Amino acid sequence: MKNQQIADIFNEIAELLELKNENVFRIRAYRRAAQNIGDLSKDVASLSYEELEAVPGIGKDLAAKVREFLETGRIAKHEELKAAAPGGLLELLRVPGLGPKKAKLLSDKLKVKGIDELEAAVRAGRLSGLPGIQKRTEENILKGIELLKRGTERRPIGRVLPLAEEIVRRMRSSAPVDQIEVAGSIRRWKDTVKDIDILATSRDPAAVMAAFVKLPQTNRVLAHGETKSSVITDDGIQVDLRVVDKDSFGAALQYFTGSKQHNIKLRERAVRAGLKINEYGVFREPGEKKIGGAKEEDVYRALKLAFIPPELREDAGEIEAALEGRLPDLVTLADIKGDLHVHTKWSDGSHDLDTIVQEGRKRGYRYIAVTDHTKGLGVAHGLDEQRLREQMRLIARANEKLSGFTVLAGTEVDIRADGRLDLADEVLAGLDIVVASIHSGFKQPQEQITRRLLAAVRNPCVSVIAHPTGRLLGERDAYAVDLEGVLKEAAKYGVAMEINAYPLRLDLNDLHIRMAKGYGVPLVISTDTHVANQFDYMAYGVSVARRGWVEKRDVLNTLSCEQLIKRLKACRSRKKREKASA
DNA sequence: GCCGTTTTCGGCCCGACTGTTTTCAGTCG
Repeated sequence: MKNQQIADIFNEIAELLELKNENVFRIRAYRRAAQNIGDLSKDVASLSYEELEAVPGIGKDLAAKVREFLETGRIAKHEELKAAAPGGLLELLRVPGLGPKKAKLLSDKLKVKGIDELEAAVRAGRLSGLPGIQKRTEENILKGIELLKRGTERRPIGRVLPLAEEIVRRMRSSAPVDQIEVAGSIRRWKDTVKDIDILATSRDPAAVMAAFVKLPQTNRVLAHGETKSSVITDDGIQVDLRVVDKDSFGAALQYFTGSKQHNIKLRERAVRAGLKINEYGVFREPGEKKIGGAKEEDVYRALKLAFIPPELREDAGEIEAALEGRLPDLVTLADIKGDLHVHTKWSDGSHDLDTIVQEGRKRGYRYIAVTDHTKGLGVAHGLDEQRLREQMRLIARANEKLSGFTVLAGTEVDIRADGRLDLADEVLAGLDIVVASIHSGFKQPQEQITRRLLAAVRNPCVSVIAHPTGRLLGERDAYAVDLEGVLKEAAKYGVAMEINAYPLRLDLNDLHIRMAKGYGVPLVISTDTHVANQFDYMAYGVSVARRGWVEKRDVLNTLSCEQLIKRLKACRSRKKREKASA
């Protein structure tokens, strides 16, 4: 998919136009288009011209530019702008605190090409005498460069959410806060996040600000105002805290949860309806009479919209859906009846079957599937046919003693480099559930990986494809795969795609999930638990599913055990019939 | 550059903090 490449180019065009001091609305148009193309749940190349122009923020001109890129691999306007900009100027924009105006000034007057030269120029005192630049600005540029070098990339939500919760706990105990909540992209459960946004109410905002900048995690204070402060933690993560009045909390929570695009669209609607929305509330003009703000619901109600859950707020059609009363009834953690991807000591898990059962019951589940690795994964003590049969007997005995809870006999069978499965069909056929996944050959060309996954989908015993793209956030990119092709085939046979809830996987991701749902592919949400506490990762999986507009009925492990088994059997017989008739 | 239950032209979300300024531009979210 070329979506992200095109989005990146549009964003760069926006930056280049900004440096030329172009019309800000034109710049915004490029940014908006970039966002919407990046978030598209379909390959832009597969869209007709009409469909392309129907994408919000894409008109005739930008549709033509998308086409141009798809046909030639470049956009002339982009090349032109790049050629006209002084070398290294774009790089300067990456320094936090350095915007287009100052970057342009530094590039023009000092001819610095890139960040290293800028740093040298500051240290050599070459900035003194430039208009609007004093000692403080020089210091801030150096700090910004240091921040940039330390890395400001997005981090997996699983690495940041625990820190956010810890900060909230500390603020509760050490400052006079009343309400306090994490907002921003964490509240929307984006799979990666850049910073932590926290919102609070208090009768003494100054005391809250003071306590915040003195948190033990604080490494540097970026801003310390009366109601808003920002710090960088020892881990290099920026945390913003904002304090508002109690009767503005809802409006502020809505505002700081974002996304930016979602909010812009809401405010545009507000303006058309004679309203004004800001972080303090909803106001009716003229006279600015406040008509709401204490609750987040106030904002949506004022705009005559159904309440939109945070996970959907990406300006990806949710506002239109809310208008037309067709918002999805999103799946919740409470809907999940069992976990269908769990490892035990038999392969590389940490616990025996009894412990796993206890932990599953503790979470209110009605069933779990034991899906240990297969022999091809030697490092994981994968099971061969004989050990798997042994484990199946153990599970059968365990089930005899259990009531109201079922252990499904399963496996996470390895899809080998040549596309064959790691265990014979005769053995697989005796299992309740067969989860297939790729653990090797990540660098293979797209055709080969796609062929492997298609073979697994078509195998009469396979019911689920686990972590279908193989990505590990911050560590390994998804392998090259024609996911759309795999999804279509999965839909044909009723094979489920897994939403792997392990926080570094979240695979399928939100966009893939929405695509899968579009094709009618059944989904399962599973944790891939190796250690008992990892059962709790289900919350991440459910949240990414919600970001993919998933409803309870789309998810197989919301079914009762009996219904689930029926569905799994139906999938198998459909494939067998197909095979027999072929 | 996009877009329309006021509009095919004339709008386009809104506010906090900082630093360099004496009332505001730049940056950020």
